[in-house]
Amino acid sequence: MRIATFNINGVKARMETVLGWLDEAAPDVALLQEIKSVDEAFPRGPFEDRGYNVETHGQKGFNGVAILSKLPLEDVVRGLPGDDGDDQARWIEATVVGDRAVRLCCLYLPNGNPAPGPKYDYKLAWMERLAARARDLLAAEEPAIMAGDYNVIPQDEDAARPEAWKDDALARPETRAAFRRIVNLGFTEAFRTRIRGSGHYSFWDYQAGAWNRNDGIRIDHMLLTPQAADLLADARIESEIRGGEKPSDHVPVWITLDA
DNA sequence: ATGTCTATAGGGTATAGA
Repeated sequence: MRIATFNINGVKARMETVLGWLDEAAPDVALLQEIKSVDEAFPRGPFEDRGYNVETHGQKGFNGVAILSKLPLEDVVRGLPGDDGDDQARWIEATVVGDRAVRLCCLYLPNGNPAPGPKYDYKLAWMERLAARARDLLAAEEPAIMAGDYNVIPQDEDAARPEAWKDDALARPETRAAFRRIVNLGFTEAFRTRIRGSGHYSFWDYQAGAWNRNDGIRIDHMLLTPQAADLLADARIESEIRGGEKPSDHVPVWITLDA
């Protein structure tokens, strides 16, 4: 089973790019972030025409997540538990059953800038709620993945210019510590099981020719429970698409599971 | 060089968010 996570930066503005990508790369599952669409306006038809089941959790204007799957999606849950007052659409999860059942969690973690401030407080609080959901997933002792745009640069090696991000909400020590607390509960960060070292990014700003200068950061991640990590066959970043027509500022991150 | 892009409101061109 080949699973990709992809922050597409607006589904309606990105249809040609995303459909071309699906036709070429043909993931079994695509976890999408920043659909920037309410559920009723999500253009399901072209995805369904390509054989994908579609589950969305959107809101007006920004944020929004979706799961596309060639296999049926079961037990869909929308919203990260832990704060009934949080109306931002940043979490959707569902189970897909191939050779094995895999719980898929698609997340769009808050950016948190400017930091410090209320947006950063929201980011850290959201990460605490994520940790709680993560503990429950581990307790289930089943294959599960939490994948998406974490808006976290885990280490200096994950940025072309780490000094430029030192005080940013994506790289501050509190952010990195909160991310490590989740990973250290017992998750495997898929990409780093396959590729070590600097120079591997998943986001390049639209501004200042960041792509052409390879001035990127690695902020899109896939965290696997031990039972999912047992099934991990490959992990990679598909960076080439960033140089294509009308690209998102993020690129897809992939895993292959023996499931 | 804070240099770009998307969505919204509203009906031109501003603002927010990233």
